[in-house]
Parts: sequence; C-alpha cells; structure tokens
Amino acid sequence: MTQIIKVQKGTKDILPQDIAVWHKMEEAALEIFTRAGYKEIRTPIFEATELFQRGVGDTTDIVNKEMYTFEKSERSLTLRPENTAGVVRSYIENGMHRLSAPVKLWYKGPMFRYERPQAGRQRQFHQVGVEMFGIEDSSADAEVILLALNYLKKLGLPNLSVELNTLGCTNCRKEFRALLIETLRPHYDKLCDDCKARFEKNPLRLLDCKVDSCKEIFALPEVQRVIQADYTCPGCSMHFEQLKSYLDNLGVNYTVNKLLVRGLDYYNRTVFEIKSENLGSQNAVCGGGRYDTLVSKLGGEPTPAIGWAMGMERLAALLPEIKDDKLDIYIVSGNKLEAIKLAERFRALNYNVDFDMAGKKFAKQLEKAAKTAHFAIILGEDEINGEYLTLKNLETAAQIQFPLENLSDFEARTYKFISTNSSEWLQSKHSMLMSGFAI
RNA sequence: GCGGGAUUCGCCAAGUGGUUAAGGCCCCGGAUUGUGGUUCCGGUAUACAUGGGUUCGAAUCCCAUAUCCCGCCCCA
Repeated sequence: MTQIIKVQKGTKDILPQDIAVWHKMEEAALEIFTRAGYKEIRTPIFEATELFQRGVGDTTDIVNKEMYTFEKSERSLTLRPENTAGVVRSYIENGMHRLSAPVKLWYKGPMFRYERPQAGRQRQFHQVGVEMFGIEDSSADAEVILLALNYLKKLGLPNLSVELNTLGCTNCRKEFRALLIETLRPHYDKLCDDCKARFEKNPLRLLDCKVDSCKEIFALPEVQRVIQADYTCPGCSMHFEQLKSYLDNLGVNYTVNKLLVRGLDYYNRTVFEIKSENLGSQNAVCGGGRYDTLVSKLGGEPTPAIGWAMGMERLAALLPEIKDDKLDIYIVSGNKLEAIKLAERFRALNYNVDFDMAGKKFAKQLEKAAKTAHFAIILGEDEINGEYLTLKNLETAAQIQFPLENLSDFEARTYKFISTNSSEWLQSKHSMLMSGFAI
C-alpha cells in the first residue's frame, strides 16, 4: 500500500468539528475591532527576509533560529513569523502616513516559527492582532490595552491578568546600555555564546538569559547596582505614569512587572502581556507594546505606533467547545431531482438544508435526518403527486403538510409548529387547523 | 537545541513472554422495501508508530528513529 503523507510536525488540521470556535473568534474580532474604528488589513504570508531582519531584529531568537526562509529567483523570502513588520511595510508602502492619524488596523492569520512544538506552541499558528499608528500619547496605549480586554471579554474570558512595564526609549537607554556594557566587559569571556553575540548589539537582552554561569555574573553586586537603577528619562517616566493613570481611571486591573522584557527588538516604552493560569507554561495569551522607531527604521516617516497580538490556538484552548449546529431541514426523498429542487427553494429562503445523495432507504434517510437536523421534510411519491410536502418536527415527531407551489409564507405559516415543543403541540395543532392545513 | 512521559482499528480502551489481539463508540446493513433517535442481529477495517535485536515464541523485554504530550529556552 502506498505510504500515506502525514501532517507536518508542529502543524494541525482544524477539522470541521472544531471550526465553530474559530468562527467565533473571527466574528468577535471583526465586531469588536470594527466598533473601535479599526479596519482589517491582509498582508502576504511571505515577505522579503530582510524585512524581518530589520524589523523584528537580527539579535532575536525569532530571526536567528526560527524563521522559515527559502530562496526563489535569487530572492531570500521568509514565511512571516509575526505580522507587525508586514503591516508596517504595507503602511509605509501605501503611504498611510498621509491619512489622518491615528491609523488603526487589525489582522488575523497564520504565522510560522521553527520551534520545538509543545502545549500552546506550534510551528504554524494563528494570531489576531491590532496596530495603531500616529499617536505618541499614552491614551493610545490605554485604548489598545482596553481593546484587547474588550475582545477577551466578548469571548467570555474576562478574568485574565495584565502585566505592564516600560522599557524606556533609545535616548534614556543609551546611558544605561553603555554602563551595562562597561560593567560586564570584564566578565565577557565567561558569558554564554548567545550573550556574547548580543553583547554589543542588544545588551539588555542579556538580563533574562537563563544560563547558570551568566546568572551568576548578573548576580554580582556591582552588576546588580546597575540593573536595579531606574534609568528611564523624565519623558518616558511621564509617559508610563500617564498610562497607569489612564488605566486606573478606566478601571483596568494590572500589575507592573519590572522583569517583563519582550523578545522582539522593536519595542520601546510600554510593553504588556495578558496571561492565563490555565495554559501551562505558555501562559501568555496576548503580548504587545509600543514601537515608535520601527516605521522609520523600515524607511517610513518617523511615526509612533503601538500594537499587540494574540495566539488564537491559545485562545481556543481557553474557550469551551462549541457543538456543531444542526441543519434546519433534511429532505427525505427517493427522488433526487425533486429533492435538489426543493432544497434550492428552501436554501433561497435562508434555511440550512441537506438531503440524501447516497440512495439510502426511507428509514435510513429519516435516521440521518434525526441525527443531523431539527426538521425533516418528507417528499415521497405521495407528496410529489399531491403537490405538497410533509414537515416533521424531529423532536416531537409531529407532522404537518404544506402545499409545494408557493413557499414564500412558509415560515410565517409554520411558525407555531416550528417553534413549538411537545407540550405546546396541541395548541399549535389547533392553530394549524384554523389556518386550513391537514394534520 | 536539552530533559521526562507516551504511542494497540476513525475515537476510547483491555491485554505486562505462550493457540485466530477483548470490548465500547462511530460508520454500514438487516429485523421494519413511506416514519427516526430505543432494542436485537450482522458487517467493515493489512490496529499493536517505524526499523532492528533478544527469545523456541514478542503488543509485552532491549536499542535506535519518528510523532505527540509535559517541561527548559523563547514566544502568541
């Protein structure tokens, strides 16, 4: 037998029985973001490799070891590992800086990172996210965080914790950076390879290195003194204080986590995460922050910006399973042509309708109807000859007949029957008799 | 990249060295050729992850590989 081809490591099929929760997340995104003035943008799944090297940062794990990169016609292309860089590219390329600020965009779609899969982490996963361009004031930070919480609330996940920190700006970090490099330089030889590589380019990232020998160095008193010092400049401190004030006044609960340093190079000032206790070790459901220098770094006009992304698989893991919706109507008939014609007529009236194509016997068709639909329409020889249909309520087993010629008032005239349950059946039967139908 | 656990039909699952590898669900059919969801009967499927090894004999013991799960790292 021919070898079957399996789904690739770290990727998953989203099967029909699981799709409802995805529709829910997507519909909630469209509704909540649209209501807040955000427009959806869809950018390509692959971009120039250089976009991510310059955008996400070439000292990050994402760029260094997690990208799916390939060559085509002497171009280096990469499957997007995240979508902020792509959205910023599109913002610049399409001259969106000329639109009146703020420009508010949202997106959803698959992302790709070559990592070891585990709970809450796949190689192809999905993110939904927002980006806001053009506002430096911390009201933008507050609105964006509030938007994330509103989205989670819409999904029925209101009890998640918000963690907040500020990274300062390039100016106020300059001094700290220089000081840190000088303090660590005597210990350079003892650092791990990752830290050595980041030493000049991005020394701040050394601080959350988990290698024991590095941690020992960072624990030295002279190093700790530098780390613990508050280095944020007055402008950045003010920005952070204002954000906290906005959040306090908006009734948003949060905790400040000084150790929250995100692994993407483009962040400055505000960074935040939203976490759940129910996700195991990959507990961040949402991560984001401000990236005021990214637009200019990618060749655009200097434009302040802020955004976040949520992992949709992680969201889905927190949401209850949703049962498949049943069909409205399953047509039971031995005559496929008449069944198709009738299905088409009911579909045009916005009913979800299916019928048997497998040529099953009457009893088997009805069995299938009972499993998959709320109502059966029986369209056998008697009905076709008599030009009527038999509508059967599959919960109550009650049946009525209805003329085939004109379905336009079907819903109005069968409303009582359709909405009834068995205890109301007598009443509905009475009203059916009054409106002239045979029972 | 580094640790730990797991893998028996589409799904769940018994079996821990000895004839043809239980059972349940799902699916299909019959009893009942125009009235279902209950019941009874029957059917389908190269199911012991893959490749080696030990043994008279392996789903069962050993080794390797793959995949999944749980951590580390990192991130959503």
